[in-house]
Amino acid sequence: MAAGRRGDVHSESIDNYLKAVLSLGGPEEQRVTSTSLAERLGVAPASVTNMLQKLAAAETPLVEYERHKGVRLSAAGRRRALEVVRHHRLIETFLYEVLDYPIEEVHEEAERLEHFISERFEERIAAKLGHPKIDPHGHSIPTMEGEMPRRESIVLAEVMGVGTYVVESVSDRDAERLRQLEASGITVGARLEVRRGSAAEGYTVRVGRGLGDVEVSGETAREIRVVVGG
Amino acid sequence: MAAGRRGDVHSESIDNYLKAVLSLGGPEEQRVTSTSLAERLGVAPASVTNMLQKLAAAETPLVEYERHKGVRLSAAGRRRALEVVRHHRLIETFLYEVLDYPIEEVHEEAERLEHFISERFEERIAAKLGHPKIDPHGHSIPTMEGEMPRRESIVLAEVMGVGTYVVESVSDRDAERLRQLEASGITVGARLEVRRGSAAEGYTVRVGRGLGDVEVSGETAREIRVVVGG
DNA sequence: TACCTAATTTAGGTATACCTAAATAGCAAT
DNA sequence: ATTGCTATTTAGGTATACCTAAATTAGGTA
Repeated sequence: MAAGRRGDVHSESIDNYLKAVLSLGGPEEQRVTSTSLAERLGVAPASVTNMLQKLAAAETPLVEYERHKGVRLSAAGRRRALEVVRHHRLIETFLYEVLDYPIEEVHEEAERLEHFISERFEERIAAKLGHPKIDPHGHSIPTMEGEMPRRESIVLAEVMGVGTYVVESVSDRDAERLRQLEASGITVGARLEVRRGSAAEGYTVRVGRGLGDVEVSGETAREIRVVVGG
Repeated sequence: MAAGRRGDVHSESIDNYLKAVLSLGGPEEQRVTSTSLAERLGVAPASVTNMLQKLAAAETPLVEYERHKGVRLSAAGRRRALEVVRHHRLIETFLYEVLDYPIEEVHEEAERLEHFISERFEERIAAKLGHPKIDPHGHSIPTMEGEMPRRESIVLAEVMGVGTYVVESVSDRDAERLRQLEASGITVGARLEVRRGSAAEGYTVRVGRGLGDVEVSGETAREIRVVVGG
């Protein structure tokens, strides 16, 4: 046994399911399918079904589940998911600011530690960092009360014409991609002049005040959020 | 599945078995019985037997096990155990020095995190702390190479007559005890004047330059190491 | 030496979180 | 309304790490 008595469910694995539901549900918290969860989590769809049923049947259900209709988070599930995301982003910020990690390494370490730090640890690093609102990748850090401030920005892949944008955030999921973006100057706060492109063909952008043009694939463009202007 | 393929064994649980064997074996690395391990780890003796057999049968055995004769660490087992102890003590030092934890809280947090930090994390906090040799409880921190510097000191419970001693280390296992010792001034580096006592009856000591006498139970005296003089 | 007791091990079970393969349900197009 | 495909679920298994209860073994004592 490891998770405690029924209803008091908590484990690394469960945390990851909740985070995945949160993230795949998007800002409108739409229902999320087993298949997309399976893909995101790297497990078989059958495993997802099983886990969802358990999460829904817990004394304090963490998800609302209906056969064949996907899931969404319950209030308790959302609370936990946001807590874990807060942990993750605070840890990333801490590793970057205090321990001088290279930016592309913070995600992996945070991904492991986020499940195991105490309230006290969370509170202490937050204090040490001056209660930051944004992590090193430009993502907002949920508050202690479990609110995640929304920010209006668009995915670069949705940009249609030419124009100037400022990078709001860059996904941390792929370290290699991060390293390349870093190398071409596409980092949080950078100014991007989109020269031409589309989601299908990729983009040509000029970064800052021009070290030449940079090619951004459509796939990569989906991992970058920008705000208009600059 | 969680531990990886046979021989590549690693888990929180295994770490704890190895640490327990290291600590119960003492500096001479004597064989350790299943019963004492069971007691230390808070599991049934049968569970210990099972785990020891697995650890001994792994592709890279972590313990040397002989039925009915207890176990000792193999070279690989000792390496891992010392790595975890190094993690533990570096984390404690870090929490105390950098995150201003109260001393009696560092152990619990370190006990959880020690299993999950990366080489990089270990290296970064060590650097931040100036490669400390001693943790906040006075225990030596194993080196990166897996050496644990021995220090000559005796357990307070072995002190026979009166005399003056300096506190070398205090066990961190029991937070409540630590708090009490802290309160009566029995902390690392403190001077103890032993007035009378024995392991059986407990000790009466004067701390620093006398805020009155303090009673130390025999049990507590087993958790304090001292060096002669002062 | 035969016995006894305590320590240890074996045997058989539980829960978690995963898997594969087989069944079923939803839904769109004929 | 039937077909057919895909998504999803059910059924049955694996490994880990624990448990209890029932052997067994070691080692001292009569």
